[in-house]
Amino acid sequence: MSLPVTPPLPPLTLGDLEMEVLEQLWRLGSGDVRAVHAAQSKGRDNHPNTVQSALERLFRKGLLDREKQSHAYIYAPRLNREELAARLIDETLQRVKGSEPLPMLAAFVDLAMGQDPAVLDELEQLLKARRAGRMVR
Amino acid sequence: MSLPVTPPLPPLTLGDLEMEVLEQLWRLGSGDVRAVHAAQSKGRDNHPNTVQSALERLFRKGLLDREKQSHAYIYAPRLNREELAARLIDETLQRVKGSEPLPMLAAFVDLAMGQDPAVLDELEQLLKARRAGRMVR
DNA sequence: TCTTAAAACCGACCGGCTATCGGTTTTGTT
DNA sequence: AACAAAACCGATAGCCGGTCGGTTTTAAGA
Repeated sequence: MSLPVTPPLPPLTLGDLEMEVLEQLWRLGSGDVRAVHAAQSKGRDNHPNTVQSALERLFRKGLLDREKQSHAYIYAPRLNREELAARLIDETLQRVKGSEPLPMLAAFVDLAMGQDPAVLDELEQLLKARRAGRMVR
Repeated sequence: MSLPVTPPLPPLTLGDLEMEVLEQLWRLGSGDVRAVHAAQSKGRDNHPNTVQSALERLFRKGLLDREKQSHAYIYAPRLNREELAARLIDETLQRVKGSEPLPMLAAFVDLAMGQDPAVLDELEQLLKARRAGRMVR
């Protein structure tokens, strides 16, 4: 039998501008080129077409929806921050496949802890919740 | 007071060959160009110099140690699989900054760890150890 | 309906990065 | 000193993101 394997999508990579644009759309909820361009022109003085390109790329990458409203396309994110992060992480794990979960978590906790020791507490909370969830379930 | 922030390193990206080479080094423990080239030439028939370039790049990226043994450099990974995975994920999260760590970790525990309840216990052990470490230090 | 202005669309260029090798120089060993 | 192995030095090809200028489409108003 053949397993219904997800066809290996090209790994999702995002440039700096693309990330900024996404950021704006998360903030705005949705918007056309003008809106996004206006929103992010602080510190970055791009040509509107540059923003357009980024939006177009993000759309082709499946990260944005768009719908034409008279003249202009209105773009909106298909994923929120956490969903995007999750997907990127998943792809990373695919690439470094074979890593054992626990040691990986250990290493990650060490890294994260270096930046913010409070992570330990959060993790502990999380564990509690998961345990409780298991009970209920 | 100013926190000792790690200077924003260029984001660590790895090409396919670099990944394969790393894979081989994880398998071998260490090796020179010949060894790595020999090890991975199944399905890939690269010029040894190509492998050399990849090793060189990985070295410059800080992912490999090397030490000259008479003629040749002997390369060895500085990070194991899990540590690399953790670092890549950490960088991903940096990039999608603003995403709350907690939901991310939750996704980890749920998805990456899968359904093995024992992992929760192990994770708890891990947390204890880390906390203790912080105490001592 | 004809005009006009806005927006999409097309195509070009640049810089950076990986993958790939050929050729030259260095260097350890015999 | 001679030789062979390995490092080192470019050079090239592709791909991708960022950046725009120029052309075409299109919606709306005179």
